[in-house]
Amino acid sequence: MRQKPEPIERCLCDVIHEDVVNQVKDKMPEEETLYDLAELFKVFGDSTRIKILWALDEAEMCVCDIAALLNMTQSAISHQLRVLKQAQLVKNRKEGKVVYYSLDDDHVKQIFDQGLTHINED
Amino acid sequence: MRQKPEPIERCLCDVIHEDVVNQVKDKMPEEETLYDLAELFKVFGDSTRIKILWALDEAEMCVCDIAALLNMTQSAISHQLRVLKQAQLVKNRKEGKVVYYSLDDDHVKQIFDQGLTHINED
DNA sequence: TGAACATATGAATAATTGTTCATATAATAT
DNA sequence: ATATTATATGAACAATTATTCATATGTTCA
Repeated sequence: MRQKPEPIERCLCDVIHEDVVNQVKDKMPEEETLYDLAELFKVFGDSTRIKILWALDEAEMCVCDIAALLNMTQSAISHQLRVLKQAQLVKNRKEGKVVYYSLDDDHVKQIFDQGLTHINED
Repeated sequence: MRQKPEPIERCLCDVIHEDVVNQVKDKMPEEETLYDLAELFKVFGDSTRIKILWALDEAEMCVCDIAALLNMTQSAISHQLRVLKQAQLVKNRKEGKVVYYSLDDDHVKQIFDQGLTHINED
């Protein structure tokens, strides 16, 4: 998070396990792919956004509806909808003054379900 | 994130859409469930941890192996492994001085895949 | 045109968080 | 015992972020 890759300490394991480490290194996806993946999950990593997504999976709603539902300010919701939009998880349509938001991704529910499966384990 | 639920502004939509909002409200899962879900995704929302999980999905590795693989300090990795352990995503076994970490969850790869599917869209 | 309403947005702030540094703990070998 | 190695951990710091507040934008209606 802080800064870019840095000098490094070595230990004996690195020699002993060199083969395994190199094999894994070869199999690792692109740095950028993993970064994007983390960025996506970061969007899911906030309970306000989770609630918004969950709500929008039930029904299309306008900004102030969501604010009322979650008992939060319009501004806070609007800021979060912006984040969700940038992540292409929600889309919107304008009807007069009112902007209706809905899910823009079929996998949202599936990602939730995988998460819930983990939580509900043991 | 900051503090607890707060007073709220109302708008006309709340009256017009009252039924929809109430229906959604009834269907929403427990507050705690959604919070836990967000906490779980928060763990996935860091590229260092994503890399660690990805690596461990390929092979069991010790702390300094992971540090070497990712070109990061042992301390940074150790801190992150702690987070992953608390989320019950990894487990470890001790062999002398060396601590080997491995995945403790079958769904990690599936959660990754759902995320990747989203990223690779459009 | 002006008032009212719905939404968006920029700046400020408080809280959270990832990494570093120093050091502690634990195991092994000499 | 002592030195060495592998890992864990607490404090500190910098960076990020969610919400609030004030205000701007855009739409409708009188």
